[in-house]
Amino acid sequence: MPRSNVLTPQAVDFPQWYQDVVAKAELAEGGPARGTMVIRPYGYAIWERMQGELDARIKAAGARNAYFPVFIPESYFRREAEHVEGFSPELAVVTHGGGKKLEEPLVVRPTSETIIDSFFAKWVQSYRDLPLLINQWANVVRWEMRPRLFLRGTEFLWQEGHTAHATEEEAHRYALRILTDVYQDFMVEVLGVPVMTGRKTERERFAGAKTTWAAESMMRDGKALQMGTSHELGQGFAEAFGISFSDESGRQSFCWQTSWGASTRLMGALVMAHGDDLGLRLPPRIAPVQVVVLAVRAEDGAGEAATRIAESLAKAGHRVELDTRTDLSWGRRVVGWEIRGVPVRLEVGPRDLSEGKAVLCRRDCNSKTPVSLDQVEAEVAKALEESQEALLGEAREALEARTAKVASLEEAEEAAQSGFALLPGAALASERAAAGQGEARLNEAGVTVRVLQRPDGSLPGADEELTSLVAVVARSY
RNA sequence: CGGGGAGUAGCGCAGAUGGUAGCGCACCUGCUUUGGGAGCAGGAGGCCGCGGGUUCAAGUCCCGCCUCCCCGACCA
Repeated sequence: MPRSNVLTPQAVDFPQWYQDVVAKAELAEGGPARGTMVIRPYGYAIWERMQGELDARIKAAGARNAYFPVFIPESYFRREAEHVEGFSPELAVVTHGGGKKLEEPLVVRPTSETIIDSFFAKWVQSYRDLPLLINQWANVVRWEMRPRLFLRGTEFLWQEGHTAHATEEEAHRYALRILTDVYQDFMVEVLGVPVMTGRKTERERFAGAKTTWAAESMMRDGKALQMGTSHELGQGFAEAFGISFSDESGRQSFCWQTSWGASTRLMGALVMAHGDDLGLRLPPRIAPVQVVVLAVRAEDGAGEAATRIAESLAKAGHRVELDTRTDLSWGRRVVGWEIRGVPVRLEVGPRDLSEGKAVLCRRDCNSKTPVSLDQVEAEVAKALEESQEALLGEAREALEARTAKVASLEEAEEAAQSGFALLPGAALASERAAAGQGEARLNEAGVTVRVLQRPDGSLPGADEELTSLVAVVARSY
C-alpha cells in the first residue's frame, strides 16, 4: 500500500497545507461568525499546555493572575490619545443591552490597559504598593477582515500582563525580563522554536507604548511570525488614568508601566515552524500525547502487551495514549497519529512480539526502530529527549540557512522573498535622507522590519540609534 | 469601501436547450480484511441561500434581497 497524501504538500501550496493540517489534526475550525474560531479538544489540549508552561514562567517572574471585565466603557479608551487612535478601527462596540440603548457604549476589550489601569490607580498609593505585577488569561476581540485560524481572528485567547513600577529603569528591566525569561525561554525550550528578539520600529510599535519589544520566529515557508510582544508604556497611561504614588520622601510621581502578551497565534507558529508533509510534528515538551502505543491487532497477545507497555510508560511519567482500535484499518490509525504530530509511536504486533520486540517510530525524523521490550522504557525516554532537541536543531538550521546579510533595500526585498534579511540600520535610515522612508519602501514591497537588533544579535537599548543597529527584514504573517 | 466569483447531503462538487436531485469522501449495517488512510454488498441522509415572478412544470429562466469566499489600505 502506498502512503496516500492526505495533506496538500507544503511545496505545492503552503497556506493550503496549513489549513489542511489544522482541519485534519482536528485543532480548530471556523465559527459561524466571520473571524471566530472553534478550538477543538486536541487543539485546546495543546493550548492548555502552552498556558501551563507560560503561566509557570509568568509567576516565576513575580506576576499574579487576576481577571478584569470584558466590557469597557468607551470613554476609557479615549483617555490615551494614541491608544484610541490605534485601536478604534478594530473595536467591537456594544450599543444595546437589555433591549435598551446604552447611555454609554461598551467596548469589547481588544486589550485591557484602560480597564486595568483604572484599577491600578485605586490600588497604587505608595511606593510600598510597587511594583504591581498582574497577569490575566482572557479572550479579546479585534475586528478582522482577513481572518486565518489561530493566526489572525476577530476573537482570540491570550495572556496579557500589566505592571506598574516606581522607576523607568525598573519597568525597562521587567519588560525585557518577560521577553527573555518568559517568552523566549518558553518558545525555545518548550516549543522548540528559535526566535529573534529585538526592538520594534516606530511604525510597528504598540499604540500607546514608548517601546515595543518582540520575539519573532521563522515559519517553514520563510515568513516571519510575531510570537509575543513586551511593551514599555512609559508614563502615558499612568498620567491618563492617574496612577501615582508617593515615594519615600513623600513626593508624588506617576508610575512607569509595562504590558505584554502572547496569544493562540502561538498555535499557528507551532504548526508552521515544525510541520511537514505528513502533518504536525510536536516537540515532546508541548505534546499532549507524547507516546501512543498501537496494538496492531487484538489477538496473539498484542492487545495485552500494548496495554502493559502503555501502563508502564505512563507510570514512568510520560503522557501516553493506548490505541487498540483494531476495527479500524491500520493505515488510518497510523496516519491519524502522524497528522496529530505525536512524537513517539510504539507499534506492538505479533510479528515483533515473537522476537520480544516492538517498533519505535519517531515523528520528528520518521524513523522506525525495533526495540527489545525490556528496553522500551529507556528507548522511549531517549527518543523523546532527542526528538525535542532535533526539532529545535532543525528549526535553527532552517532559520540560519534562510537568513541573509544584505547591504541595500533592494537586496533586502529580494532576500525576504525566501527568508529573513539582515539589513544594516544605516542602509535603512540613509534612504532618501528622511527617517522611516526606507521602511516605507520595504512595506510597499510587502516586506516589513520585524525587529531591530545589535549587529551581534543582542537586544539594543531603548534609545539606541537605528544607524548602529541591524534590521531583521521579512515577509510576515 | 473598490474589483472578481460562489451559494445544491456533514465536507468537496456535478447538474447542456426547464421534465422523478446526482457523484466522491465521510456516516450506518453485514461479511471479508487488518504491519501505512482496505474490499464487497446493502442503507440512511436534501426548504437546491431567502422572497417574489414566468410556466402544465423551476436547482435550471426573470426580478429583488441576503450571505459567504478570493484580490487591494491596519493588526497578536
